Amino acid sequence: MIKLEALRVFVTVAESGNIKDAADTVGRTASAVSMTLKQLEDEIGGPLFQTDRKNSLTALGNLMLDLGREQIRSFDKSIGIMRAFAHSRIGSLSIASVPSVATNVLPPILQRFLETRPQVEVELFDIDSAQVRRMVESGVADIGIAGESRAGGGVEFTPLFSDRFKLLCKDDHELCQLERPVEWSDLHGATLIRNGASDRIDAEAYKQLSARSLMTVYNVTSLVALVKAGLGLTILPSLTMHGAHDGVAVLELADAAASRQVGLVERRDVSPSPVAAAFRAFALKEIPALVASRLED
Amino acid sequence: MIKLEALRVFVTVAESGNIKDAADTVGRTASAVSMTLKQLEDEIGGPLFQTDRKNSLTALGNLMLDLGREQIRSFDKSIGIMRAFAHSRIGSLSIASVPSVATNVLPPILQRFLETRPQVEVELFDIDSAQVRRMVESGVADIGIAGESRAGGGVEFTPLFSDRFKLLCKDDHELCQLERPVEWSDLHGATLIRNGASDRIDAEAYKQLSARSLMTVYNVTSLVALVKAGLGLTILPSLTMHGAHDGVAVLELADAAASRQVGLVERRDVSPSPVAAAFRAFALKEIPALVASRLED
DNA sequence: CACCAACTTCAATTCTTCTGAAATTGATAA
DNA sequence: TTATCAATTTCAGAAGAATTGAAGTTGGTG
Repeated sequence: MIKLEALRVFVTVAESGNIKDAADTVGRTASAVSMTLKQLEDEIGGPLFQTDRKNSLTALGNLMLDLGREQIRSFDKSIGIMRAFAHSRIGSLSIASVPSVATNVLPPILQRFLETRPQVEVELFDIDSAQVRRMVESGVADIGIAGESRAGGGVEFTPLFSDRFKLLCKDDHELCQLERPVEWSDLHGATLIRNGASDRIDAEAYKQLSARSLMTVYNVTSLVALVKAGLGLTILPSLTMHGAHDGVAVLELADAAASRQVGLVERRDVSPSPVAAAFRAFALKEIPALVASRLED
Repeated sequence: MIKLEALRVFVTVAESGNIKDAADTVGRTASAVSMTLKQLEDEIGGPLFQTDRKNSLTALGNLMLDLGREQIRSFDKSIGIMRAFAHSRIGSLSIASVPSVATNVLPPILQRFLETRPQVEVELFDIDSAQVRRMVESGVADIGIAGESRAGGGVEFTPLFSDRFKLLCKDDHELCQLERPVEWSDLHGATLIRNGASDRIDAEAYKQLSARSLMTVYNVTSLVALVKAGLGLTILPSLTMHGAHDGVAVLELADAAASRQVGLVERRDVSPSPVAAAFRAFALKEIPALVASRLED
């Protein structure tokens, strides 16, 4: 059975024009090289060199030099591709994320992740939690970032960080006079504007407030505008409204349970590509740290 | 260093879906296959299968399966081409031959030579001895068949057969009455038609006859027509006029030295392609035998 | 929960390839 | 032509890699 290694030796000898130099190049003794050549000639069925001074090839030798070089080049390239892929230097990565994370967290994370991976292609979808789960489940996205979901389904949830809900109101609102975190009872009689995220709050007091609310707004920018215009107050995860807004105040909630768990959503039973696995590990390590520093401000 | 053999094992396992069957296929034990796979994963830098039941591949495994299959296919094909070439099953063969051999000898020889070599391409030039030598020397022809030449030059001559000169005359010529081989002296006063081949005869008596000749004809068909028309007689190698002609007689010459040596003409110091080498050996063995049987008739 | 089949691990063995010394070869110069 | 010298080949032993069979794990299934 002819081995690629034997072809490597042959090509080196053909290029050197003698066994001694070729032996040095491949790091073997001349006798080892000589024997390899002999075996190669036996197996291929004919002489490769014109004389035993290896400076001129037979027609068969020329053919083997051409074909051999091509095989070596192609083999090494394939191995290179496999290694690059294994080390997640190439490949594609499709991420589905809720908007708050996609906007406030992912940009610097992705930038650092891709710094050493010039050949990785990334797609980033910002959609709501339910859709994130659907995209991951269907395989359209390799990995998702969303709020925790109840039903298991085909996906698995790994927490990244928890994000407390805060109260958003006009800065001349009477609640701003309170020198302490806001209790649910403080909101008695207030006008609540519901939004997509706040439905996750389990507190009974909140549910009652919510039930009496007449308005639901999904777009954060519109929501802030409405609050600023004095139409009511709203409750949002702090990450969602990151960045100060003139004319509105952000107040702490006393209820520590009023928070959402944000985490990775992955398909169960399907092994991720090396890039996805690497991103998973990177995200798990870096996102909590980044969010912690962001929420300090 | 990753070996092609390891890729073969991997591809077999990926295709079998389990180690046991793959081990049977490649003729190894399951443990050998398992170790090869482990080594491959270490060297490539990632897992190839989702679990240790080898029935589903990781993304990396799929990549390796694709690239690996292609490498194996391509390598085996290259080796096949080299072997076919070495065994002269493919390649090209350019032969330059004097017309008598090209017409009377080469057709059946080539037919048999090519029977087991469907992919060999042959070119056959029929030209005179001097040109044969020139074509071989310049490398245009791989091998030549011609009469022996004096000067060595860049070519080498290997005898194949010797071809006696015979006398060709009208069948009612008075020489036909002789019950013995013709002596040079018998030709005293006869009209000789010279031809391209007969100049090779060294006998002094012939040279004198030749010097007095007024006509030289190179084309054998014309030559025979002239003899038949009674314009004179001529002397030709017997192979040249193989096949009977009505109205002309072929007479033996007493001078045993009146013969030409026909043989192979090859370039010195240049190794022949495998096809050429095979044809050389074949010709050396078959042509003398064929000619002997032809000249018996 | 126990069983079974598939897989992995380990140490011993076998097979391959390599090395270093000696012999051979072929070119070059005397 | 012969002497010389470096390259190559040959050979036997050494080193290294792959393989085996037995024992130990593991994961799925009834």
